[in-house]
Amino acid sequence: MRRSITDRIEQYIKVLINRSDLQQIEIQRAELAETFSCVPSQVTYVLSTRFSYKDGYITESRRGGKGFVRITRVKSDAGSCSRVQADIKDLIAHLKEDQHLGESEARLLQDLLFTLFMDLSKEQRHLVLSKLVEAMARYSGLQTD
Amino acid sequence: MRRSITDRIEQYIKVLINRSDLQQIEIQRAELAETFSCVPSQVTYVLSTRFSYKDGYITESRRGGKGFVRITRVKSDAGSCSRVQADIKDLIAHLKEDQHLGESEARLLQDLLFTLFMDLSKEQRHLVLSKLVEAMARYSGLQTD
DNA sequence: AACTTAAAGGTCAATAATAGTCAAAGGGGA
DNA sequence: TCCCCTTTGACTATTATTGACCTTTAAGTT
Repeated sequence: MRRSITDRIEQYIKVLINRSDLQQIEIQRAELAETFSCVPSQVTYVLSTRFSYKDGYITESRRGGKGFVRITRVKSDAGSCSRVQADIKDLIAHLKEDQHLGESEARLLQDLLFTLFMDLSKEQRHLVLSKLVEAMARYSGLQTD
Repeated sequence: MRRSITDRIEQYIKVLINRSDLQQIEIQRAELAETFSCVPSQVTYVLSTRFSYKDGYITESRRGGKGFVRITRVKSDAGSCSRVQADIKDLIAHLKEDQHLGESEARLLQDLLFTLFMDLSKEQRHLVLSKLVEAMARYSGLQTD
C-alpha cells in the first residue's frame, strides 16, 4: 500500500511536533519540499488540508530571507489545568495583598485568565504563565518606585 | 528559532530595553551593525519594521559626532495601535463603563494583558483574544443577572 | 564668527530569498 | 468512467539584505 507524498509529509510534520517542547515547529517550505522531492506548493497543500485550525493546528509564516512556516498544535489538556489555575490564584492573591486589586476585580481577572488558558496546550500555558509573572513583577516594580 | 539578522538584532535590542530602568536605551547604529556584521542601514530597517510607534516604541536620533539612536518603549496608553491591543482596550473600556473595574484596576489589567500578549504569535493572539471576549461576555452576563 | 572636516545617521532603490495563489493536469478507486 | 484528491508550475506577494549617495551635527581651524 503506497502512500502519497502528502501523507508522508503529514506524518513527518506530526513526528516533529511530537518531539517538540512547545507543540510547535518551524520549517522552511522549500527545504521540506526538497526533502520529499516535490514542489514547494505541495507543502502548502499539505498544510491547508491536514493542518488547518479545524484539525487543531495553527499555521503562520513569513516570506523573504530566512522565511519560515510555523505550525502549532493547539489542544487543550484538562489534566494540566488545575496546576496552572493554582498558579494563577497565587498571583491574584499577591496582587490583592499589594492592594492593586479589590475583591471583585480580582475575581474578574481570575475568571478571565482561567478562560484564557483553557484552549492552550500545557506547554503553551506554562510559557504564557511565565510571561504573566514577568509582567506582574514589572508592574509591581513600577508601582513601588 | 530566530534566524535572520533582523530577528537577532530585534531580540538584542529588546533584551537591552528590558534590562534598562527607564524602558529606554541608546545605541550607535554603526557599532551595532559591526556587532552583527551587517551594513548600518540594516539597523535602520530593524528600527522601522520592529520598533515603530505602532509597535509601541519611539525612536529618536542624532547625526554627527557622538550621534546616537534612542529607542523608548512607550506606555500602553500612549497609543499602541496594533489590532489586538486596540481590541483589548475596547474590552477594558467596556468593563469600566459597566462599573466592573475602576481606573487603576483597568490600567493594571491592560498592562498585564499587553505584556502577556507580547510573546505570542499573531495567530495565538487572536485565539486567546477570542477566549477573552467570551470570558468577558460570560462575566457581564453573570453580573447583570 | 565663519569655515572646514570628520563623524555620525537617513533614504531609497535594486536584488535576493522566501512563501502564497490558483488553475490545470494527473491518477487511482468506487 | 467519473469523481475527488493529489501533483505541478507559472505567476504573485512579502520580507530581508546591501550599497551608493544624502543630510545633519560636533569639533577643530583660521
